[in-house]
Amino acid sequence: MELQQLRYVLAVYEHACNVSLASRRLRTSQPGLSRQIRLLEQEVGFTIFDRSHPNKPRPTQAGKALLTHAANVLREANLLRQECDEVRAPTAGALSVAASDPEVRDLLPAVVASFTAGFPDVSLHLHQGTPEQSAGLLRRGRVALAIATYTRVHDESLLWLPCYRWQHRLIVPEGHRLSTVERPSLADIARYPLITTPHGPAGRPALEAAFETAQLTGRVVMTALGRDVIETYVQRGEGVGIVASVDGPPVPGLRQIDASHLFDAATTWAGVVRATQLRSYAYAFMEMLAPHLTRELIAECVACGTQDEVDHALADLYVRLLL
Amino acid sequence: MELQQLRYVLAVYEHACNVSLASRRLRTSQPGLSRQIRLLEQEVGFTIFDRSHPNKPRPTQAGKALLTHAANVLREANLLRQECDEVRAPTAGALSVAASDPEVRDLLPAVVASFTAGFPDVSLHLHQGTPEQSAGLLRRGRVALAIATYTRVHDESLLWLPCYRWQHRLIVPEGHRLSTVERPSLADIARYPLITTPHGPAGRPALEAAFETAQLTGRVVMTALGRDVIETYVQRGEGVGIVASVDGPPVPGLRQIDASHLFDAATTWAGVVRATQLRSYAYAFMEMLAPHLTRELIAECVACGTQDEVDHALADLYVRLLL
DNA sequence: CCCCATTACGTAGCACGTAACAATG
DNA sequence: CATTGTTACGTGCTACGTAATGGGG
Repeated sequence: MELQQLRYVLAVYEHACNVSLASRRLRTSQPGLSRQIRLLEQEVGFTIFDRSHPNKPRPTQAGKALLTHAANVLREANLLRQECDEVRAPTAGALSVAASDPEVRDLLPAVVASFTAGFPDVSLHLHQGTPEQSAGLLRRGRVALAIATYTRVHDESLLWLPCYRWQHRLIVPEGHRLSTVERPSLADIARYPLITTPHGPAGRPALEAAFETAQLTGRVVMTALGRDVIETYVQRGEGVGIVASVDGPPVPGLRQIDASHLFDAATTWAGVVRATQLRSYAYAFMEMLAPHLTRELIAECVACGTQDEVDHALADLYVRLLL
Repeated sequence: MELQQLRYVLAVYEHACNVSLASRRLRTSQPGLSRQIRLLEQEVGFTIFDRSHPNKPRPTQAGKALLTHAANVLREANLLRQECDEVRAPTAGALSVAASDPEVRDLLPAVVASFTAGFPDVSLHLHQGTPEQSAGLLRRGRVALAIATYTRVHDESLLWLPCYRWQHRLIVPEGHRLSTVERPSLADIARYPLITTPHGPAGRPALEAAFETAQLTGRVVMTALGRDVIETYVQRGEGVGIVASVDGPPVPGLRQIDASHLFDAATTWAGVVRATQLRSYAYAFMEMLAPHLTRELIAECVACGTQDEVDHALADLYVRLLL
């Protein structure tokens, strides 16, 4: 029984029990992979994958038990390897972070700057994607940390910690009628075409909830992932932009209007995998991201059984995070 | 990083960091073992064993961390292997039990008989030795279960569950003066040479405590591990025997006298290693040994942090076990 | 001088890749 | 016939054992 055999078996399982697919992902040959699995099956004395129905392969009942234990073995092996890296070179290594566009664009630059200054020997990898993609990367162990706003993918294996809460702002061209209104109402805004981001990060659900409550229909004429795209189209007079209140560089020709009275605040979350130990610089990164996310606090939250317990334990922290 | 390398490193550590000694135990060559350790050290990037002082080798600080994690990996790997055995053949395998002579002689025969009847495909191995040896075998994983009377080796990694409590009996030849005494006192007994077992299992500490409390001196003229030896010498008139109240076959020419009013009761314990899963037939064996030792109860006790907590949780059970 | 660890070297085994074959829809 | 899994076969690596070489107490 070798560690590689366990990795192989788990990889096959995680690729819908498709050996060919798994072999391509693992960058190895399909016969070799198949053979190792057969050897393992021979050693343990039972079949792991039911291949009697070639079109819909699935693990046997005994195979599921094996897969569970194999995952435990590999988890410990990864912890060992990480611990070795930690004691050999505590401030060197790699850190992968998943985030969506607004965070990468507005939130992370400052964090990355101080992190690379503090840990020059750590290579930082940013994976940009939707919150769902980020959660997938987390689960697969491809990133150590995910940053998601508004949309949390609830999963028993993941732990989400609040980083901060933020409000919405409107952006309009200089000279736009709204720029003279002191405290625009939803009705004021609803008269214009709206430009915002397509999903969670900029608080789309909060937007729609607000319009629905006011029994108004906001015409979202355009959605774009990048803040600069939105700004460009606003500048061209295509409509009113609704963006996060995260401080970005001031854009000439645009006017920013506070909209915190119109929409609910949104929360940005940092997600980690439960039951994994992070490298020490990963904890440092989280603390740079949000000073309250200390290693001790994370340990406490990991000790909580469910995400609900975590949210409850952090309730007082949560209300203090409003920017 | 291979599982064997981890096994090797742990084996060396468990043999006082002596590679030669470990290689003999592992039935492999010393250079091969040494080489694998060096390869692992090379891979993780730091030395595991400090060999600068050849006469007193010891693990480095980083090595200790590695050893801890390596033990975790191997523990999970062993669980996996065991689970595989379990699903392949739930009622086949091997069971090793450590016990001292009195248990092997008086207690286990009935248990073994019903066990082998119920699990004919399980090969049973009894290791006879002192409680200390039994505890060592437990810790090293050489036996799944240890049975010890009176003497428990306290160890964080071990869990001791009470099987039953028993009293002492005197054995005298037919026609001996004591056989006519209704309820002999310590003073009555102290007038005769005493024959008993050399250590814990028969409750030697309880004996000595009783004599000391009564400010008497019991002359133990002879100690023997085997009950039959004691019986033989008692029959020859060498003295009065003090043995456990465990029911043995009646011996012609000997008279048994209850001595529960003279000495404290002793407890027989079943010891298992914490944090290991036993084969299902091992749980069955324990239940045959003592019907109250169910799998659920053992799971509860494992969940307790310390032996003291276990004893406290089982306090009510403990008082009901008196034979 | 004895015990322990390292180095040198030969061998057996196995993991892996390429290629051909079988099976299933 | 396209995709997936198995069998056949050659190769290169490596784990292991034997033997010889340092190295302290």
